[in-house]
Amino acid sequence: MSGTENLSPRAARLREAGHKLTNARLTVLGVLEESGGHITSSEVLDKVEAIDSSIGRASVFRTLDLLTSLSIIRPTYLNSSMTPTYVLMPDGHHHHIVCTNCNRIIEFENCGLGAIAAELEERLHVKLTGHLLEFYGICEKCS
Amino acid sequence: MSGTENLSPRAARLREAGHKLTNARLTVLGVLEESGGHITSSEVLDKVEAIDSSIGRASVFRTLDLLTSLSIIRPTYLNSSMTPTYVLMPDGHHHHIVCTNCNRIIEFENCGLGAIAAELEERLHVKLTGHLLEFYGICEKCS
DNA sequence: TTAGATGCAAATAGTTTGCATTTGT
DNA sequence: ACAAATGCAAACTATTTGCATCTAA
Repeated sequence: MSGTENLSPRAARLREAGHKLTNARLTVLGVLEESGGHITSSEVLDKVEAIDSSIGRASVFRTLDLLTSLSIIRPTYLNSSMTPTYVLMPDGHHHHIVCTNCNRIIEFENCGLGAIAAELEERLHVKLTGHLLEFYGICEKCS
Repeated sequence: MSGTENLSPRAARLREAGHKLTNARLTVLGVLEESGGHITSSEVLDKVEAIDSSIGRASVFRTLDLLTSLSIIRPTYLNSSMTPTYVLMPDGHHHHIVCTNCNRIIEFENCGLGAIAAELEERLHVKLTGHLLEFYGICEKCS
């Protein structure tokens, strides 16, 4: 391979942070990006296996950890339990509503948290890179 | 035991939701309440074991699931990985900042999400019972 | 009294490790 | 060239299950 061409923005971030763009990493990233924003670790494992069965489980987990440390994805508990669901953080943030009865996820845009983030950065001397906002409640069908 | 006296508000919610107030449940609840708001499942397991070793692991997990379904607590990924950290949702909500470098947690009050919640309830026909807001970034010491 | 909850111990599932080998840059 | 990353398979850890027994209401 030659240069810097054709990199997805997330792949570019990986490289900029000093990590190699390996086949395992790019495959995991591709699976995440095609997921629509919510995918469990075992779904990632299955899809990666289907695409290239030579990629080992350990590398998938290592990649998920790496992407998490870069705030490209974030693990959260959405289904029953045990396995994390990874959420893509497209512009550094993600929001949804979880029905605590049927586990349905309702996405929404626009959380209006920019002002709060700015205030926290100044008051607490932190540099914020993203956020995840989850509301819990009962969806229309369950009420 | 006789009646309805001396129940913590959370225990009362359990009973109101139609669940029995058993020794295992009250012990787990006590451990959570003494935790200061953040505690991993294995810490809960250890503390419950120390208080009453006759309580089985399975009941601890069953209680954590039950409390989660009632939005009394919420599992989230805060440390390295694998084990969830349960967060108490005192007034139905909880907020913090996670340093993505050192994993330090910085708590803050006041998220100003009441208005957003009300708007979502009306627009999406849901009944919201709580929320969790996590910011990710770099803390003062790590920058 | 009795549906609901428990404790046990075994089974399952999910994740991590160590290390020799391979690969991006 | 060489530090970084990989794949493997075994080890580990965390959680769940089935069921006979117990208990809160």
